[in-house]
Amino acid sequence: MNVKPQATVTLAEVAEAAGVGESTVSRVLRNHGSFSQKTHDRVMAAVERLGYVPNRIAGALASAGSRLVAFVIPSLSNIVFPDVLRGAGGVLETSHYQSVFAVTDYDPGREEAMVAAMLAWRPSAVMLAGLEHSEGTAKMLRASGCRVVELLDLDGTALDLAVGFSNAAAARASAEFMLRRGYRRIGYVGHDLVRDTRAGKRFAAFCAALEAEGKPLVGREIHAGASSVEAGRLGLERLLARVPDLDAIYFSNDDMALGGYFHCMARGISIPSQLAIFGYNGLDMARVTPQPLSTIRTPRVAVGQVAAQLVLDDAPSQTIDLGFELIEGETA
Amino acid sequence: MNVKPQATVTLAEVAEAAGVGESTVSRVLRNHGSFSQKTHDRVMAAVERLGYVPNRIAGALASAGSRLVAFVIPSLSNIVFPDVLRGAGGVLETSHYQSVFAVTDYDPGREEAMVAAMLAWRPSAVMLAGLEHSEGTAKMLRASGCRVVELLDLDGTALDLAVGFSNAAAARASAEFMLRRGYRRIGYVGHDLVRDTRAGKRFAAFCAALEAEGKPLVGREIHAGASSVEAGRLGLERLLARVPDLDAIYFSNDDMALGGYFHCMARGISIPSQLAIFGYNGLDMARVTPQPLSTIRTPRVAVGQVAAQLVLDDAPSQTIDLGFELIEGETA
DNA sequence: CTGCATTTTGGCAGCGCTGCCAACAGGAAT
DNA sequence: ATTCCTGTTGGCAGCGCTGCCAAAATGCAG
Repeated sequence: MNVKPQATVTLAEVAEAAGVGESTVSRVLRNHGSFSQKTHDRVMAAVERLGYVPNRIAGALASAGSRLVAFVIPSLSNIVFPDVLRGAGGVLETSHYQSVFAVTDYDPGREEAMVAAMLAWRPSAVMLAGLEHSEGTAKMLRASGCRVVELLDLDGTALDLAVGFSNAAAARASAEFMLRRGYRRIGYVGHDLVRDTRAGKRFAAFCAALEAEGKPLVGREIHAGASSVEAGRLGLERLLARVPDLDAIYFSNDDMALGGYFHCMARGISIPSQLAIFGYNGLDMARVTPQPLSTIRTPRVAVGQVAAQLVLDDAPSQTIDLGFELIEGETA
Repeated sequence: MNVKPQATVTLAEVAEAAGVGESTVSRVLRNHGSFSQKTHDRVMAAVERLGYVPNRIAGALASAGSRLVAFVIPSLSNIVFPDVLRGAGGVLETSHYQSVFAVTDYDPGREEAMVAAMLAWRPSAVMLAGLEHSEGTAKMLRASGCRVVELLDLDGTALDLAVGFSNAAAARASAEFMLRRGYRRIGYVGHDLVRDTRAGKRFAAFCAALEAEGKPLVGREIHAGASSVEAGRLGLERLLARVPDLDAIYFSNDDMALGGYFHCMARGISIPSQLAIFGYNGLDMARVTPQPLSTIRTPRVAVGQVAAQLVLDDAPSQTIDLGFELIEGETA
């Protein structure tokens, strides 16, 4: 009942209140080592009575293990990353790991700064999006000795662990699907693909696959900023103004594709007979539109889960391909 | 060039390498206190050469200031919370604060556990969603001595700082708008409003406002789980099956409303002449649908920004109302 | 009871950094 | 030259906890 007014309670105070040694309190609280039931009860009673909250900062310093996992992600607006965080968070939580994050806005320079800042917390692992990082980032990461997990991309070389799928393969599958459906005048509407390297890889692989079949991309419209539904809508409008006779559009992701879908609805362009639409990501929302979107479903939550589990298991360096699924939908 | 192979570099090693005292290195690195330019250069050179990364765990312990801000949020699937994180993260970053987060799934018991876990890191502030917390959560928070910011709800009593808007007022504004537009047989499609207390408050205030005008709610359909586009679509379908002659629907949020919107499109129900739709949140996407959604725009990113700024400024306890904006849209 | 194997327990030295304080080094003023 | 003052610098005691080790308590067979 009588909680100390201000001063933060320390383990030493709990020990004194319980009439035992500090290390005994520590053992009981971490349920590590051996102690009698009687001691356990006395300690817990004191903890309860004083309202003791362990100081993990001190604990981490003493044991050189922070149980912190750092996420350095490009964005929180793109649902992909919250999904990954969600998957990983669920797994980490059960082992009493905490998640720290920082957002890079797709900027390698900022990524480097954020990684440095995170490393200062001596995390158990750092999770990053993609395989492309600055020289400095890679160097710091290697020197840090902590686990590194690169997510959502397998088209390249990983530093340590990598969990994801091949963006290039997904794009090729999309291209083959669209050609198989008979589309011949295919356009692309995308967003900044220099900064979003995964979108860039998809675009490159998609174009290559079309060319391999002798049906090169007919037109493209690239929005300078981040992907969004609005950018997709505007992008399609602009592209159609320039190149009206397209029969299908490959979008850089589902957000963009939804924008295109809405544009067609607003303009009375019938899908897919007049214009087919194909996306990427497999957002939940895109399954519920009047016509389900044709797209690639990526296992984003699973990527987070598997990544977290690998870290918990202290697995050896490896690359895990979680694949993707082509959703035929009704828009292409 | 020659980075030590494994062992983590400490400040003491940097001090020795630079030929200065430890406290001097500390002062230079934190740019705090005075030192000569020459010393500064020598220290920075040593830092560079050894690849030193400060250990903030040790720093936090020694200075009793973690510069960590803890977010305990209900969900990452609902874009509302990533938006808040984004706003706060942007502001915190400039002051070298780090964000830690945990997800409660709208469960007060889990919230309590997560708050306890976060408090163990001695954060500078804890940010929570809403004003409803368990007895234990409130007690811990008060005893912790750290700043507490309750977000996105002002209808109740705050523990310390509160930043948001009144959900009740937003719901009343929605009701009045719908009545003014002439809708008379209004239904509600929502999600779990016991766990999502803010949605619950909106629902209650909305019903009260309708009743005050003698036009009580005609029907309701409540999905047991979290909000989603799919739940909105199914909810509307079910509600219309039971109560076909509605002329407008108030949805618990924009995700649900989009689901309803898609249902109408799929069934050829014309909006708003046959059925009007009104949402809540003002998602970007909802502005780009063929008809922009009628809804309430909430300043989610600003909530995060202001909350973070208050913490940085060590502002006195207060409540800040950031208001909301009614978007007339074309669906109601 | 004794001796020995276990189980419990407490003491204490750090973990790497910061805060405080005393100690200096140069000038400028006297 | 002496005194002061301002600007720099190093030493060292913790911050609160964990890991290690030795000491104490307990159990049990002989």
